[in-house]
Amino acid sequence: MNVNNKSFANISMAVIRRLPKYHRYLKELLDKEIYRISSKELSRLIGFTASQIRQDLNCFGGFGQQGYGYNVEELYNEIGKILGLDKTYKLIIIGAGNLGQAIANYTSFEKSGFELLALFDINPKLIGMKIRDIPFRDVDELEQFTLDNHVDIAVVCTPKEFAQGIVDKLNEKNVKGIWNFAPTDLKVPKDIIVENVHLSESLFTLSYLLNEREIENNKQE
Amino acid sequence: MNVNNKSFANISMAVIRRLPKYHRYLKELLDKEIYRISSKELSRLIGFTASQIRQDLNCFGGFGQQGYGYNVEELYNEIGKILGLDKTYKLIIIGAGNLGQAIANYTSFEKSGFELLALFDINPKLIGMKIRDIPFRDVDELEQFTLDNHVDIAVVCTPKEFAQGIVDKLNEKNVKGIWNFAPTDLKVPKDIIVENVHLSESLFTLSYLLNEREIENNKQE
DNA sequence: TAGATTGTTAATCGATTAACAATC
DNA sequence: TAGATTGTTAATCGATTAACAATC
Repeated sequence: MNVNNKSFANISMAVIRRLPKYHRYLKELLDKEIYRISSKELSRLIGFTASQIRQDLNCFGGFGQQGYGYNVEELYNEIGKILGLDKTYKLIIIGAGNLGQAIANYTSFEKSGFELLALFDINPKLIGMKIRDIPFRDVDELEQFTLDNHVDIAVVCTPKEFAQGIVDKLNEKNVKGIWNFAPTDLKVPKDIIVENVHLSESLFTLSYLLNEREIENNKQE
Repeated sequence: MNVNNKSFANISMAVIRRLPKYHRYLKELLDKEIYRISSKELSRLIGFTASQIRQDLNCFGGFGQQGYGYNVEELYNEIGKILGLDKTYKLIIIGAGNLGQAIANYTSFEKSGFELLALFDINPKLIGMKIRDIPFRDVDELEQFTLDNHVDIAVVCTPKEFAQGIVDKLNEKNVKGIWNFAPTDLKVPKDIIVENVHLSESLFTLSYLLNEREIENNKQE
């Protein structure tokens, strides 16, 4: 259930959020047919310090070999397992506007084991249509759907006004996680995990950084 | 150019990334016609400690008043200024698939001063069409466009294979920042600021957390 | 004035980096 | 074996929290 009998529970979020990046870079190495890498080389690629890379990986087990480095394929697979990408997940998308549809069209998620069951929307024009064989359903059916079906991840792409109301209708026992794109913080039962993608927070951060740079440039003049 | 003559340059990214969240919660308070708040009350709402809130805000100046708290409207406006939301920004979207179009349709960004000039795509079916009066243009025109026009933010929504090539064509002098949705790390001249939204990293983090919870639950059995 | 709450310094906590013995 | 590089401990750095004097 876990790697090398180590529990995952004490891993800090800082480490966890670096794992997908390791995974991505290791995939790129594999695609380039590079099968061996040292923490030092990986550091140069990915931008973390070699020390941090070794620390991070050692949270989950000793994947490397002294004097040699890491086997890229093995490390890629192990990190995949740590991320749970060896499992499959049932998804539903709630709010099938452009953003919901964009996510529905990402076949790369499907390749990683994220299987989309349905898209829910209030727009009657959409109901009955399909994206890649996945049906659009009426949001009125949502409550019953999560009573009848196990859903690992509900992807919330509704306007912020509706997000909380929608989430309250999800069956707590059948829905394990929420991937939230609505610009609001959702209140959920403690067993449901929420991962937020707050686009405006990202854009405003960029705006801040552009402004900070501006200030610096003006100083130098 | 900066608030209270303090430079912004030494503010940590941890603080910066919390600013948009303060901004959002203060807006909600204003909408509820709450005009005064203490760090303690704000802490209960937003989930940061009162101490952290006071520390964060003091990076930029003393916005509060002892014994009273903070004036919500004033604080909202000041944080808006700090984030650069009192300015306007010219945007272009590169890659006008579902995701690019989703962003183009977010009128809330426009309300915050982010003005979309054009969407660029390779799909000939799109070229010449419009979203909210904003034209789709051929990506072949991109290079010339950024030579002729000042662009504050280029939003990259292309598949990852094309992202770096596209970015290399942007005129360094006229493009200040990149909001990158392509699942890759872009190499850019040092004057250009990149803010990444890596959706798959977010989804994989959620996957990890679901899995971690699973492990914990199994232990307790 | 008395109570409340900030601004700010000091203490603590956690994350990152450095160093090096272990070992392939 | 000698060289390379990990795994891991210790040192450093930075961020968060606690505490409290200042003051509205």
